[in-house]
Amino acid sequence: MVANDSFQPTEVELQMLRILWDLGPSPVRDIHSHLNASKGTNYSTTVKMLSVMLDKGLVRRDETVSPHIYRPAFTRQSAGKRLMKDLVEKVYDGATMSLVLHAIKSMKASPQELSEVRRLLDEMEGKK
Amino acid sequence: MVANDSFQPTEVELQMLRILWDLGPSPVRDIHSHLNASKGTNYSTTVKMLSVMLDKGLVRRDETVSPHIYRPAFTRQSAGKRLMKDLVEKVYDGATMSLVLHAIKSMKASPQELSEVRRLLDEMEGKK
DNA sequence: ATTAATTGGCGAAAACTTTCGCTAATTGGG
DNA sequence: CCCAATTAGCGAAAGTTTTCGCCAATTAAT
Repeated sequence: MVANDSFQPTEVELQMLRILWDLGPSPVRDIHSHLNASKGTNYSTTVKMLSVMLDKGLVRRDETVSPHIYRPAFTRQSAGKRLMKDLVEKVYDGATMSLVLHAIKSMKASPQELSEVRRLLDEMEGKK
Repeated sequence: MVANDSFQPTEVELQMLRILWDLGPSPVRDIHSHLNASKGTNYSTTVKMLSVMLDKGLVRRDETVSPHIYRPAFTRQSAGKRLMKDLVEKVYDGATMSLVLHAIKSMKASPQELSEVRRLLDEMEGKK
């Protein structure tokens, strides 16, 4: 049971995290080339963002090697889960189900995907 | 098929929208008393936020009556849908299904709710 | 070694969000 | 009508996020 002050990476921070999730642990240069490609920011900006994110605990840094290597402080999954929880909280007053229904409705799921959801439902009921 | 520049109400804006969704169309005073209750802001702040939100198109205002009446520019549902889409975009690279699975896993759904999801799945397959 | 190129970081500017003081306009009661 | 109370709004302060210029440190090349 951990304290849960809502987790809020900013826009760019999230963009950066996504790059890291896609690339895996990387030096600034690589991260920058992706960020720059998508929004033309300066190298210094990328370095700074990473240092801000390091302060906030959003990324980790390995300084024993050079160039330094950055990695996300958590997985895409756990970030998604926390962000979703916040969203549900803020929009639906905590009613996760509403959200799920909307998600399902708005996606164009393949039959396999649908059956995967179904499988999960069965599993949950089984456990009950 | 409408253009979709990612929709980003800020923290307080969302809080305000939530109040409006809960209350329905309301005058500033009512909105304020709720906002103030939850975070002790000044009346002026509420008025200002609403005018900023009006500029951004997040709320509508009926000026023919007095006090003016504010209403959200869209439903809780559609906001939820857009925010979710953004989230999925930013975190999962568009893979909605991942999100749904996480949502389902992380919620403590009642049997009724689960069967509602199941019903929806059937419906979707039926339509296919 | 000395120089050139790459990498790392500070501090402050620019941009945006959130706050409120103060004033103007509107309303309701006497 | 006039006054008090409520409502609306402007403009600027305070707080955050995002940006970058400039310099220091590290690495690589001659």
